[in-house]
Amino acid sequence: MASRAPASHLVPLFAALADRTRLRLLNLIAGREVCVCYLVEILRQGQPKISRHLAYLRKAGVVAARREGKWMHYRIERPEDPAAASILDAALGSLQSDREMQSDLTRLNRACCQPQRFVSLHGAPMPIQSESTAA
Amino acid sequence: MASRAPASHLVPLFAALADRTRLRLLNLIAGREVCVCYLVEILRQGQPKISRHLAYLRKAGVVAARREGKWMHYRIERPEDPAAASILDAALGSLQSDREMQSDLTRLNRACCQPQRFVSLHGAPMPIQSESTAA
DNA sequence: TCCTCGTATTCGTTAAAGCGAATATATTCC
DNA sequence: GGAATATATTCGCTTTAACGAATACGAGGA
Repeated sequence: MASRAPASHLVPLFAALADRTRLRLLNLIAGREVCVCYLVEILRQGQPKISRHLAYLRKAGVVAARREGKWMHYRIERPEDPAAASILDAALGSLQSDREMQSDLTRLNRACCQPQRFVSLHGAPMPIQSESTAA
Repeated sequence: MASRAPASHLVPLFAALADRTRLRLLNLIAGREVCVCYLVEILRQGQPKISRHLAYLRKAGVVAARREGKWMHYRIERPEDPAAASILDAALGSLQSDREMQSDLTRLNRACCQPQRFVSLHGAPMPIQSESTAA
């Protein structure tokens, strides 16, 4: 019955989710740690745009980044606040019924199997499945 | 495994939730059908502002309105899309841990008991509890 | 019919988001 | 150290959201 978390925190979270590109990014890195170069390749959008949206998600506290040499890997970061975490879970779950999200994942898996087919992915580190292996 | 709902629908939903005033409105009408005049009174904000945000929520498909004479009553409308519905549920549930949301509900209950104390509420119809009576 | 009251919408302004292009930063390789 | 690569940030612009003030609409009462 207590009252801790100001739902002010929820507004930036919802704002972070209120963009199709960001939802596609979250969908791609859900259950996986993915290099930025893959995200640029799969979404077929400009690199600065992808990078800006990733920074937005990072500031909103829903993704975390890890550097590996020249490459940056992004992964989902569950907020400590259980309210925010439940909303993020509901959001990620809802993406699975979307056609474009599904095809994004298909293209990601295909790119992982044959990265040599993508000029921009030569030598790029492959995505790494997280503990919960989402399809 | 099929793919129906375009998550494009989710973007307007998240946008609708990405505003503190709208979250406060949703919190007040969750489990209740509330007259606009109460919402203006509780939130202590300008009436056009409240009305605009209610219209925003209506277009996003999360609230519905009912006219009763001069008064308009708003209530939560669960989206048909189960993905959207689950997100809305998570959002509404998350509001309960917020201090201001709690005090808004307290003020609403107080106003319901003694509407004559509020000049702007003379003769206004009282909120009506929905089937699921939230505290 | 006119007046009042509750609510919705429009108008003009201001703040913020999203974008591509250009540039900066960080790391590796030579 | 200098070139090359992966990513991040800045800049200028366009679009969109939010707001208060004013106005329009719709229903009820005189």
